[in-house]
Amino acid sequence: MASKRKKVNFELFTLGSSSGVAYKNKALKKHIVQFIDNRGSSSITELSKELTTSVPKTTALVTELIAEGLLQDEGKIDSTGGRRASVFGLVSDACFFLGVDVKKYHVNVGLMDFQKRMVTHKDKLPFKMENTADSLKKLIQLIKDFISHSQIERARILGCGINLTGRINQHTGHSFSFYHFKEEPLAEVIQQEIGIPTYLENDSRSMAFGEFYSGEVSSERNVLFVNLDYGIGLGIVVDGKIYYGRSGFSGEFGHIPLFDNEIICHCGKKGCLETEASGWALIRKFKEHIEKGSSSSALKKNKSLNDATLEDIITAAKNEDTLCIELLSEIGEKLGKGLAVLINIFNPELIILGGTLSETGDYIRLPARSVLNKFSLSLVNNDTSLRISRLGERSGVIGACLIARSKVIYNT
Amino acid sequence: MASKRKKVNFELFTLGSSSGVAYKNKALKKHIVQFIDNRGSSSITELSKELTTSVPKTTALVTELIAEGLLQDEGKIDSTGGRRASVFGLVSDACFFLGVDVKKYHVNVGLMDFQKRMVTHKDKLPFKMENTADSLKKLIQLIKDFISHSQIERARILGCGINLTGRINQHTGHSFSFYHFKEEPLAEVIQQEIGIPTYLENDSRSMAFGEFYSGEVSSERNVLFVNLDYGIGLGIVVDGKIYYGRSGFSGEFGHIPLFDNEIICHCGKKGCLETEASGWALIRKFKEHIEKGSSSSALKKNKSLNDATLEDIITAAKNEDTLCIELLSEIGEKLGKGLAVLINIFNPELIILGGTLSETGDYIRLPARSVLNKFSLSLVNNDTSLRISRLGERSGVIGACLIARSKVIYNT
DNA sequence: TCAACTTTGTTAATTTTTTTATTAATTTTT
DNA sequence: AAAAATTAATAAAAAAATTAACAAAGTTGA
Repeated sequence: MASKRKKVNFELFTLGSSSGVAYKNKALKKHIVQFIDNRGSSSITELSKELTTSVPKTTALVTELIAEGLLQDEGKIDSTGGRRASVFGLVSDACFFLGVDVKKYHVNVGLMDFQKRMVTHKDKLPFKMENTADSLKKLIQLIKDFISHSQIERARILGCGINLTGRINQHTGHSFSFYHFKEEPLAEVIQQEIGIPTYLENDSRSMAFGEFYSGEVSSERNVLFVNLDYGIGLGIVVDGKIYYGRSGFSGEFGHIPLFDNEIICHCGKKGCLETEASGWALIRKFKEHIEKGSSSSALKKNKSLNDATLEDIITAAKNEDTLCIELLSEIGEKLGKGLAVLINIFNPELIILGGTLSETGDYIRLPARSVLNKFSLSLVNNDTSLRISRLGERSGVIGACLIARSKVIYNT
Repeated sequence: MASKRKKVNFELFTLGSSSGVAYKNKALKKHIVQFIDNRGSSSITELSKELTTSVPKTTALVTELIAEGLLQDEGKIDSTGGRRASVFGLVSDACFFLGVDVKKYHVNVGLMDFQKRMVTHKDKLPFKMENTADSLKKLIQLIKDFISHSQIERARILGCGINLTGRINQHTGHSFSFYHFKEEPLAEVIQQEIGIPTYLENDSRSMAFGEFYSGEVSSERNVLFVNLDYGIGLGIVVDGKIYYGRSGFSGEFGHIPLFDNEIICHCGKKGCLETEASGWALIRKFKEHIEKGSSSSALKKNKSLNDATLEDIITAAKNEDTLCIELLSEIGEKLGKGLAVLINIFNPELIILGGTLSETGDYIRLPARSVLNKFSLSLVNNDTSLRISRLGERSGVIGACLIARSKVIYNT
């Protein structure tokens, strides 16, 4: 079906640093696409105001965009007190964006259309993330397979976003924690293989972006996303844009020195937030309690204590297992102290709790909120709402798609 | 002299939300001024590239800007391999910006010209900041006097920036901690009195902005400014812009819960960074040591221990007083732990230590750096340089001027 | 030293865009 | 229910901007 459609002209998205009338028109058309992306279908009059360009000129630009297959006439809106205006919107299947969310034990892949709608979605594809060339090869094959099964012609897929844990320099496309075998940026390597412009991103930042730009029109401009998994990540959105810092290593929230304990963190230091408030800490605490003689439904009969996973504990808590709920509450309290730090510094509109651990919802959120109020200035924390991720497991893929999409549409 | 100059046309800076050719030309001219402000004197060809507008059109715009008194021909630059180009720069005395830095026991006032140069500067004008209507009245009078003594006609002063401690909403112009007597924003009240558009700002943020935009061309885009005084403030510059947060209460760095002590902070909570690493903590520690029998040159013979000020201790340290140097080192170490938190979260290019306490230079900086390295990820802290403020006491006034200036020129 | 080449700036012709006027489609008012 | 008012879209006229051609000013190299 899609292959039968007429060709779409994407020159718009690759405007060089030329000049002249042709260049200006391209820039104006790009502006139109961006405006409609942000504000939804728009009339000629609205566009004309936004571009500060006359109505006849705007009409001409929109006509060209329709001919190029990017825009479509969506009929007339209700009158605002006079002749009804035609509105124009993005053609949903004009182009697509691929998102790949690489987790420790599986991969989620998805495809998003021009209108930000997910069209295909494969959850939990079996994959084991190991820092080997072979693992990378398998990942690339997996992406290729997804593309060919998607039935969408490759030329219409304008970008691919990939999430990895660890330290990523989004700008250069380097991954430092995983698959760092050559000098050449990993993004470049994958791009060569799949034939689609590829953008790497840290998983927490990508999830933050996904949560921020999806769903309802987000009036919030400053949002923090806390990724609660085995470790603790932080995605920072400032004024609607992802914050990277000097070399893209921002958001090492899990390793702020907040406690006076003697537990050695993965990073080699003591007292990190992660030693008390992460999934990793949860499992440690769980084991300690079981060894002291506590019982819990999270202990499966055919599994040894050492093999207990985060999922086991989360499932048990959802089934009202007392020990697990208590431990989650403890984790939430410790986390709350960390969130208080963030609130005092950022005065954000919203903090979203995401990642695997956030599936426990209020078991972790309520203790966190209560401790957070205790440790941050009330004038500041009054402004901040703390909520559980709405996208859940999907925030990663959605974020990856959205990052690729905004790279292409906005060049940011 | 200045009064003899021909009239300058400022319409540019007040472009309404109109449309049409006239409006577009205004916007283009504003863009020219902004570009020259950022990149220095420029040629027609450079401007033409930046605006993506033809050379004849650009020539016409520049000619108009010269006629309006904002731009001037600055002669020809060295050839780049052909005919030499004329360059155009900002007319330094076209307009001015006022900066007022209100401290606890004095006020600094200054005037900056169109080219970011300070033309008049009055340091440490006697003033006591008290939360009374009378104090506010005196402050306004002080500003009025400064203006009339400056010999600059009021119409050429396009903006006034005022720094206050405490919680400020820059956007609405409200001050919540001081002079909050009516519903009407304080900025509005002062503006009515002095007859110049007025912008309020939190002192730490203003100092951050001053430090960021003055001096050398700042290649750093993400900078943190730590204001070490009796309290601890934080100014955050993200991508060259001040970060405010939801309601302008960002940067409450002094009140992050970092220590497990029993000291009650001004904010009512325990364990705040400010209880261990501020000027206020320094004085407390100093008193404790003296009471235990230590001696120090900071103790003036005609002053009781209770009247010891931050300045006394700083001066003593500069004169190599052992106790004071030791205490500063202790303060520096505690501060370092706080800075480690910031570095892990922000991965900034630069952290600047400013405010009164920073006058002690390496006595506080070196211990801070050493502890900071211990508590933050080395991959991240390698990127960050920690330096003492170069502007010192003046960063406040310069920041206030620059904020007023960028409000007018950039409407930000 | 002078021709060939570069870059800047100006003028005139051409193209593009905006304005203004007019027609069309709805709602509001009388 | 018809006229007046309001908003949208189109066509023709007027204005503005770009392009292209050329002159001016400087560099480079034989």
